[in-house]
Amino acid sequence: MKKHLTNRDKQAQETKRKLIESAHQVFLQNGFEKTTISQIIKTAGVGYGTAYVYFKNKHELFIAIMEEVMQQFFEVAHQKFRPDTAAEASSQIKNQVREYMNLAIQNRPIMKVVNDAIGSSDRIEAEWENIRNEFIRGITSDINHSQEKQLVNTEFDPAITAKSWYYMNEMFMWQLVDADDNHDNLEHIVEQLSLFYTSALYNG
Amino acid sequence: MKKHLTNRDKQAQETKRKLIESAHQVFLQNGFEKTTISQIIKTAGVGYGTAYVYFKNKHELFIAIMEEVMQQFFEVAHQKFRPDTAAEASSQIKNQVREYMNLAIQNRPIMKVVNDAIGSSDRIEAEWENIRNEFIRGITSDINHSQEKQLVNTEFDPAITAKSWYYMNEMFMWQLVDADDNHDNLEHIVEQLSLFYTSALYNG
DNA sequence: AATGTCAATGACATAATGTCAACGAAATGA
DNA sequence: TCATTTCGTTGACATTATGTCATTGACATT
Repeated sequence: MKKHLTNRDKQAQETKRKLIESAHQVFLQNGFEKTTISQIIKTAGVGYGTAYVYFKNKHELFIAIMEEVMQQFFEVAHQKFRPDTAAEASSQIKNQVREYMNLAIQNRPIMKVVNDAIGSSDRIEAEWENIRNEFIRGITSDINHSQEKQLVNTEFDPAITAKSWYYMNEMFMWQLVDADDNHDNLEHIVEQLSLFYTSALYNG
Repeated sequence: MKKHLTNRDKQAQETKRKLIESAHQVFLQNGFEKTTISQIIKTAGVGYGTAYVYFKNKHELFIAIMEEVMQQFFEVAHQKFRPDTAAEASSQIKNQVREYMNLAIQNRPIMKVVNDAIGSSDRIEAEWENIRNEFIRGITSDINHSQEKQLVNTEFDPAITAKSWYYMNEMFMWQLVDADDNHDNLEHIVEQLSLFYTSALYNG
C-alpha cells in the first residue's frame, strides 16, 4: 500500500510526461507513419526500452496524445439541440456544423496526424469511431425529438439519416484539415451543408 | 526492335501473371497490411527478387489487382442521369445508389482489402480518389442540368452538394462492405439515402 | 546499514524491405 | 553448329524498425 508519492514516483511521472511531449513534437514533424520510437526516445532523452515501459507501442503512445483533442470533440458532440421551429433548427444546425469544422481547423496540425493514424492503426480508428458514434447517437436523438414535435417527416429513419448527415460533415472536415486555404470558403461550406440538411428534413 | 514474342517473353509474362494471381490470393487471405512479399513469392513459386522486377513494391502490386474492380466502379460513375421530372429523378437516383452498393457487396472480399489498403498507402488512396472524383464530377454535372431545367433550386452549390451526396454514399458503402449481414437492410438504406437526397433537392 | 523494489536501459532476436552482382538459359548471328 | 550477347531470375545482404528481457543501480523501507 502506497500513501504519498515518493520521489521515485515523481521521477516516473516526469519520464512519462517527457515521452508524451517529445512524441507530440515528433509526430507533428514527421507524421504518424514516419515517426519511430527511436526518434521519440532520442528527443525525450531516455533509453529505448523506457518507451515500452509506459506504452505498449507507438499506437498507444499516440492515443495518449489524441486524448486532449478527442475531449473537445466529445464536448461538441454532446451539445444537443431541441428546436421548436424549422427556423430555429436551421440556425442551431448551422452553428453546430461551424463549431465542428472550427474545432478541426484550430487543431489542424494534430488532426492531420490523426488522419494518418486512423488509416494506419485499427486501434486508433476504433478510438475515432467512438467520437463518430457519439455524434451519430446525438443526432439520432435530435431527429427523434424533431419528429415528435412534427417538425420532421416520420418517413425518415432517424439512425440512417443521422449517419448520412454526420458522414457528410466528417468528410468535409477532413478535407478542410488537408487543405491550407479554407478560411475563405469555410462559411460557404457551412451554409451549403446546413442547407442540404434542413431542406431535406425541415422543409416541405 | 522486337517482332514476335519470344519464348523468353512468354515466360516473363507467365511469371508476372503468377505473381498477380498469387498476390490476389494472399491479399484476400491476410488483408493488405499483413501480407508480405515473401508470402506472395512463396505462393507463386518464384524467387524473392523476382517480385521487384515486375512491381516497385507491395502497393503497386496491389494496384494491379485493384484495376478490375476499379473499372467496374468507373462504369457506374459514368452513368449520367438527366431527369425531366422530380419523379424521374427519384427513381433514377435510387437505381444508381443500388448499383453502387451492389457493386461493392458483390466484390466484398477484395473491397475489404481495398479499404485496408487505402489507409495504408497514399498511392492507393490516390487511386481511389480518382474514382471518387469521377463520381463527384458526374453528380455535379447532373445537378447543373437539373438546375437548368428548374428541377433544383439554384441556391444549391452543385460542387458542394455533389460531394456531400457522394460522401454519404461512400461511407455507407464501406459499412456494407464491413458488415456481413446486410442483405436484409440494403434496400432500406437505398430508400433512405435516396429519400434524403431527393427531399433536399427535388422537393420544393 | 541491510535489504528489497522497481524505473530505466540497451543489447538481442525477429522480421520485413529493397538492392544488386552473378548465374544460366534463351536468343542471336556468323 | 558454336560463340557471343542478352536479359529474366535469383537469394544473399545491408538496412531499418519492432518488442522483449535480463541486468543494473538508485531509491524506499525496515
